Amino acid sequence: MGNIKTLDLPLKTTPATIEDVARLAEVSIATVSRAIHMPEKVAASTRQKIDHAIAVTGYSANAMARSLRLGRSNMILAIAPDISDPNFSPILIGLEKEARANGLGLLIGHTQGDPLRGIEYLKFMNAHQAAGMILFTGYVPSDPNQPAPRLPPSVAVVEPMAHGSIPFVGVDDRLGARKLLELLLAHGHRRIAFIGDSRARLAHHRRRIGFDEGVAAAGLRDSQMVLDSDGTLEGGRAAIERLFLRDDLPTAFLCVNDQTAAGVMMGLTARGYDVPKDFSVTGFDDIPQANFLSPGLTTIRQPRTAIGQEAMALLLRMLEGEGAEQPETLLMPDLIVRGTVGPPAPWPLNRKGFAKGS
Amino acid sequence: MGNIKTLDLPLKTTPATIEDVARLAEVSIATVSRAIHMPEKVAASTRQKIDHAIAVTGYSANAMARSLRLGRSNMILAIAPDISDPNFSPILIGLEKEARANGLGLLIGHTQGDPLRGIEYLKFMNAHQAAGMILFTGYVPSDPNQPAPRLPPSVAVVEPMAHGSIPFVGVDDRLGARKLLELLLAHGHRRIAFIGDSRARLAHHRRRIGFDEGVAAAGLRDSQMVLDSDGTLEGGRAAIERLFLRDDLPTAFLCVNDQTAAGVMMGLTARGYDVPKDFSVTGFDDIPQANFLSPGLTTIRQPRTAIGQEAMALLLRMLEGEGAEQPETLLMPDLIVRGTVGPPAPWPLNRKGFAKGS
DNA sequence: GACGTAAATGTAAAGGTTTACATTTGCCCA
DNA sequence: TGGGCAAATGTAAACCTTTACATTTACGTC
Repeated sequence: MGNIKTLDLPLKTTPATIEDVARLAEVSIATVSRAIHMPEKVAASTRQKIDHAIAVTGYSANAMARSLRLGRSNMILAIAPDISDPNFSPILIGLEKEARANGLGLLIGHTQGDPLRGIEYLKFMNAHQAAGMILFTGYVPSDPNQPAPRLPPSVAVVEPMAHGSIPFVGVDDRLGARKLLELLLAHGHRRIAFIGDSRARLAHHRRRIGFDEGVAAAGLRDSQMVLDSDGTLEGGRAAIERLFLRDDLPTAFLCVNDQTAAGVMMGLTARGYDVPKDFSVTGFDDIPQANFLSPGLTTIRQPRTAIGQEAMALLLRMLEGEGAEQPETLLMPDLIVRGTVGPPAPWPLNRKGFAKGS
Repeated sequence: MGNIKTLDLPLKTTPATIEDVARLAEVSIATVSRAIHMPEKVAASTRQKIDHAIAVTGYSANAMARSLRLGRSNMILAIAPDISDPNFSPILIGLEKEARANGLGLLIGHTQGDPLRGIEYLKFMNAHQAAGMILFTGYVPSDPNQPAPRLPPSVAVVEPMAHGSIPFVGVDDRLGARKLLELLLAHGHRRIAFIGDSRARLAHHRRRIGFDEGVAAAGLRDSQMVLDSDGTLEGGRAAIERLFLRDDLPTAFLCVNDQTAAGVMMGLTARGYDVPKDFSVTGFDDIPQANFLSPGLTTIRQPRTAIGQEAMALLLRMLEGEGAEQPETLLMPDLIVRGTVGPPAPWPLNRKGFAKGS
């Protein structure tokens, strides 16, 4: 009889079910299930028969049936405003890697920065009973017309949550900014401008705080400068244009991110200045483009893949039932020194494109 | 009675099921299911009651149960060697967008170029009964120890399949290379080198073919030149080093991709040459970094998001039962002219770092 | 040798949906 | 008014798994 079963298996065209395995191993399906999930509960000899049957049939459990029964899928939903953002995609890799290693799948959601699309995903997540969520957005999407849905365990990355108690995994922004400032100070800079909008994003706000702290610690409160900029390349360039309408120029620019720094560099180059001879510039993030600027941008590298893995590992622990042991996990920022920082130019600088300042 | 049901609904903590809806609408669950999937089969008045009940309960079908019953999930699995590759991530966006618009989810798999990991995903896909697959890898992962699994409908992007009949959606590589060559010819170049390895990747091979065709059409068969390079920045730089050991230099470099072009530019700059004064350089792909080089890289832009959307749309059509109407969908490449192409330098060039050539 | 106990295994229900088939309803026409 | 037919709806099975509970088996002890 066993023989017959072994023989007619290749005829089957649909994937093997637990029943096929049970039949072949001559046990009940319950025992097969147990052999898989609680091996210590089944006799060694039986286990062996079952293992063999599994190998022969190529059985792997139907995840849908399993999820249905368990009331929870093995999918983690990652919601990001822009998956192609070079800051995000390596995090996705880290997330995916860690998830896979634990038999979970990573489902991606892309909101394009549109909170409405977030609501869609909420529905989707609900329907799919995602086991957990990773949020890149800094807020929980919610539909005002519906009662708040129960969220699965969630972890925030990149941008800490504005409200609520969702744990955050990311780089230590404050410390990163501090490191950059120290570098500029070490080179002798005293008039340093921070370029960025510290209100829009909490992560950027923290960079600003690091800057402020460093400035205060060095006793330079009066000579600091802050220029608003929206965090884009264009914004960086525009900030430079506005700056040169003024008289008091800094000798260095600490930019809230690399895009801004690139814009600043382009703005300065366009005016005929040289970086780092005339001005020093620093970025933040170490996006892949940073190394393609000339000179290469001195910046802070985010340990992106590590952030992803760490975040997923934390989520996994939360799924095991342990609460998040700490609200924030801050990873060490790496200072990447390339070519955009040098000693300050002698003051007053020979202004180009404008009459010389007083 | 209807009242009572409306009232006790808010007490429920688990998501509403089809049964909740049916009870509230005072119909059977079969009718609810029909109202959703084949609305024309249910009376307008009933439909209305049901719609109302759905709205009240906030019902959305349990995707797990649905998939189990249907024997197929509403997940599309995308397998890419590297999700963070700037060439890939915008395609992912396109894929995701189109998938979402049709109620499907995008599951991502990251092989890190390791074929073994592909096998894992095959298993995963099997267990999750993915409705379809998108392959970035150019081959179907397979486990030699297992009988070939039945693949769901699949579409290849980025890299055409080496064997088999999986339809491909991508840019017209041949035409792109041709356009670049025409541009160089129009600037007066006659000695043009192709840099890249045309064997490793089929897409690269096609670029090479476009190059060869253009060269032949211009009657320049003898003066062409091909330098092997592995498609990385380092490879591009190395190719330049090797080149300068020889006597006969080209005046322009048609690089198989942007990374190679960046390497070439860095190699040339390191030797003291100026691009485009001494040499012209072109890339392919228009990765985000291309615009950060100085001068900006003249290259071919891949319509990446469109590729993703088109690929998913095709897959969706295949899921509807229509076979792939054509094996290849080639999207138009865009020529992006920046600053790395100019007229050829007078020959012989004053060699730097080496004795002048004969 | 019988009994008690623990270990191993089996039985059956439940999870939410879709759909073939069965039943009811409503309507038209003779 | 009743018979026939189409439209609308209902009933119940199936998809595959996990697990509480029930049953069998094995073994040690008196």
